[in-house]
Amino acid sequence: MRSYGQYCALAKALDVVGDRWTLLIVRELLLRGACRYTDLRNGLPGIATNLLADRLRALEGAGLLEREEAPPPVASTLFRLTPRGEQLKPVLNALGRWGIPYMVAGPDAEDEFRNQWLAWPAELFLADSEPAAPPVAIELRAGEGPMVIETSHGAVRARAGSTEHPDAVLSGAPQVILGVLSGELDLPAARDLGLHFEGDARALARVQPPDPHPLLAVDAAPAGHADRAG
Amino acid sequence: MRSYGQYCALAKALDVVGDRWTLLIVRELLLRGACRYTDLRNGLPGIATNLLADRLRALEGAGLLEREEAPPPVASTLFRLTPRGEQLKPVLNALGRWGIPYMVAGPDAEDEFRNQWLAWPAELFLADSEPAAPPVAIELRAGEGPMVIETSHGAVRARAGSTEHPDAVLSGAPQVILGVLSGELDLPAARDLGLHFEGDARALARVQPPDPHPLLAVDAAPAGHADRAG
DNA sequence: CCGCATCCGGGGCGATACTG
DNA sequence: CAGTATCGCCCCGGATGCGG
Repeated sequence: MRSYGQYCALAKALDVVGDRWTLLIVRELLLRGACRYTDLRNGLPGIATNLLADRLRALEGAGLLEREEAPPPVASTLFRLTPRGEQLKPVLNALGRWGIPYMVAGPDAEDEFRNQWLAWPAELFLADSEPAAPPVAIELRAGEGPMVIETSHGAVRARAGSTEHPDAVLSGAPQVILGVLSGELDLPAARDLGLHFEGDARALARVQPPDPHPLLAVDAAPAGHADRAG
Repeated sequence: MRSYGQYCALAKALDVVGDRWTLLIVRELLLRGACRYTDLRNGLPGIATNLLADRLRALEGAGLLEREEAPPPVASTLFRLTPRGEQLKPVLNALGRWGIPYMVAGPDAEDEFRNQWLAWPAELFLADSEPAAPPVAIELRAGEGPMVIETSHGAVRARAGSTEHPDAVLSGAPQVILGVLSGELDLPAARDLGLHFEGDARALARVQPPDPHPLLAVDAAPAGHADRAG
């Protein structure tokens, strides 16, 4: 991208990752780890293939990404973030958290969805209320592939993928699952909205916030004024 | 900007603030508070005036910015961030912190500089080692207008502007001041690089980091694993 | 001066087609 | 599977004009 020409940390950062699609590529690589070109395309619906190739080259040139030729069983090129690229995680966390209010109204008519994109809401809203108890795993099925929420030492982690024996499984529309994760919907209400729930409700209750999260309204003022947006 | 069309918190955030120049406008408003159109132009060297007007409209439409007609003594339009806009501060902090390594090499030949842009390095590197002692103020003069670093209750704050009786004043090239703030340069070494220092050296030593900050190299690999979200 | 609007050239972007 | 190639369009950048 064209440089801003400013000797400023923020401007220099945007010189590197300010291009369209760039941070979303980093998102995919952070959420899913090393990816093939096709995996990236699938996780980035709407991107033009030449742009993806351009961005990957640029990210590689900036030292945020490495290309790795996988051995014969895979026989494919893998793209993986370098440590410098992984250092963008706090940036994406901050931006993702800031963007959560825009998800409350639900997806636009033509919005695409991938399950792993629930990672930020999950890690933001959830907390392990019983850190000493055995860890639990909850599987989410809102899009195509599954996502897993796991407790570990009191923290709650979200990752793309599946797990062997989940303590609970939630299936349904993304915004309904979002409502459950944020605590705005209890299980019966979510069932009325089409949620399918299997497993141990206590596993879910263990990680759910005790009160609805206050960040969910776009016009929420920090002074504590919390009204619903839709 | 054109929407990414993805039901994802990060993508939704970038739909709002992903446009070129947008986050830099937010930067200026965060660093300097309410600004006139001309102040913004001056703090955003390189922006085309029509783009600034476009972005201000978009930010206003998105509820991140408000227009305020100042009474006759000023008789001008002031642009001010709304609370929602101010909530972007953690995002800019994360991005600015990530971008600091790119400043180590010094400005490119054609880079513009404004003093207030040192705010992120200052707040990142500095800490008050004597929180109980009376507060100190250090003035930086690297660009056009001055900037002040102040201790308050153990925290270190940076803001654009001046102060009545600074405990110390640093004047010099931006990257030299950056070296002093990060602890990589001591005063004699900085003087050799053109730094002009007046006042109490203990005031500076009080806020300087004891050791050079480890984040200053672009290729710095984190020793263990990525750091936690901020 | 301040806060834009208009015009215009160039390039980044988006969509599709094609290839080793 | 991992990209090129191509083409239109619209965003961006730079200059200028203009009403309050």
